[in-house]
Amino acid sequence: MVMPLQKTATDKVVIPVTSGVGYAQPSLEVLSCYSCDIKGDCLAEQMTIAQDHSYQLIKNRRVVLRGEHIFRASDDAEAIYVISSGSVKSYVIMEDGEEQVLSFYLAGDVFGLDGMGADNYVSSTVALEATTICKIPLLNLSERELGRGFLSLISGCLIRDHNLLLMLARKDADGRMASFLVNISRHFDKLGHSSDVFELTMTRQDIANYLGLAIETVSRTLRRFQDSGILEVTRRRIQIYDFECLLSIAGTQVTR
Amino acid sequence: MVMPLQKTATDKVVIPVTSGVGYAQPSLEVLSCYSCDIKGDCLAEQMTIAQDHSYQLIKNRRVVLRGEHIFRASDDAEAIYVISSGSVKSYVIMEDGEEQVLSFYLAGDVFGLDGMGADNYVSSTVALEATTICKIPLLNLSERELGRGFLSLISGCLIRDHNLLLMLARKDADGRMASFLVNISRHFDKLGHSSDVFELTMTRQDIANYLGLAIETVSRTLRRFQDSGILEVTRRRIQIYDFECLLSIAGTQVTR
DNA sequence: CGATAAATTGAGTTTTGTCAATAAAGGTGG
DNA sequence: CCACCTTTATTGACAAAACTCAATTTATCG
Repeated sequence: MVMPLQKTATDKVVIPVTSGVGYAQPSLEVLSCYSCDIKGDCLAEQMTIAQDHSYQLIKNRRVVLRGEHIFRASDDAEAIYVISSGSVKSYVIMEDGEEQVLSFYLAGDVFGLDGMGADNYVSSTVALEATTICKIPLLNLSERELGRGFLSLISGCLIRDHNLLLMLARKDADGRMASFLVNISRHFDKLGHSSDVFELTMTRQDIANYLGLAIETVSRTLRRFQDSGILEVTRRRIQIYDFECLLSIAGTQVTR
Repeated sequence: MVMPLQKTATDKVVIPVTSGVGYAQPSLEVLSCYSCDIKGDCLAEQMTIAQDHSYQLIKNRRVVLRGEHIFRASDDAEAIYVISSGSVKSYVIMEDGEEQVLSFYLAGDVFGLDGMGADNYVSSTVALEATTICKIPLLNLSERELGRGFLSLISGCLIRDHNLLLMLARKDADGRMASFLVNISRHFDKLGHSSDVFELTMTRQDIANYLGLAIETVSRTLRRFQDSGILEVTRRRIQIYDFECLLSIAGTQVTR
């Protein structure tokens, strides 16, 4: 069950009662920067000072229990988080219902950046043990001159990388090749160019390296696609006949 | 050969003479936003407006030829770039001398973000064809209140993701498992905890999913490490005996 | 037009995944 | 506190996917 931070609590954060745990209930005093695992090198602290010249941050600390979510994909992206102690994992659920772990975060790590500049997160994060987190509201960031544009640019880069991770971790040669072609095709489409006929600018070696495959596998996979009538390949020139089929081979993508 | 932008050119950018190419030499007029592939949705434009309320950006346009580098790892990270037309690849060179492609960027894409907030880039980028790029100086960003801290946080996240990509694209089960353990161990070390004895907080299933392996392969790999005397594993408890060996199995990491 | 680089194709091997069975740990309720 | 059940982890046998090595063809560039 999600436990959202109280919107009204700008000065105080209500710490959820953690019934069934043998430890003493942590007080607000305990949840100050002094009890933090990250001594001296806390980015959250730096950012907060930079923004407000105050330590308002420490009022946004909170304990989450094992299995509890910090946020879920599609939640309003109102903050990024720093881990004070404990650990969390971030993941996405793909259309086949399967989960893909994107990262594990430990004390000192910052997470939730993929929601910056956008309305909601694309990944979910859940605590792997009793974990203390610091919330850094995004309002302070996005309302500055730097603007949402830059933040959404960055989160876009992160999402792009996450797509790549997803591809390399879960897809076979066919899926990787199809994803690669779909992405390029879509990109050209967005630019107003032809999305079914285009020239690749990179060598097979580069493609293979990028996709984590052997160069021979790239060749063979393209050949098989051609034999199936999905596309035609003449050296670097690609002519796509069945984009839908390519899409289904490619499988899930992380999108906003 | 690297062709750095003239440091003195704040108002004009000297476009390198591209000998040996049959095309007419592009003039500064041609290199305005009006000739750009990305109509209406240019992040560089947005950022420049947000920063200076002017279109100074268009003076930082430049053509790079196929095979020419925009920047190399360890170059001073003084800017990020937007592609106006053409394509580039970004890559890192690993300690074995092998290249790992991290990404291909097409018109409209932004690259070079892994250098933000730090002194130099960690990846290199090279043009795959004749390509026009817009340079966005980082001075404007890093000298604002938001500060270097935030920028280096972001580039750190990107580098982290690139390490993961590198792992999934090039490493076998042993390499992935070793990398995973090395990272966790180093993290604990940084926090002042024990780096050779620790408790994993995630399930084998999560580890397998994250590393793009089957859960059985994770089990077997840990067992083999134990049989080799590298470590001892008791359920989630890890005791590392030979960190150096683990490091050599893990192979290259992208670091700052 | 020759030399070099890029790409294709085939044969055999290795790695990793899948299926299935078993063991151990942790949590729940009597 | 113990027995039971569920979850998590280990281990073996076999199959499939992808890699390596090697040979050949096709482009590209000077």
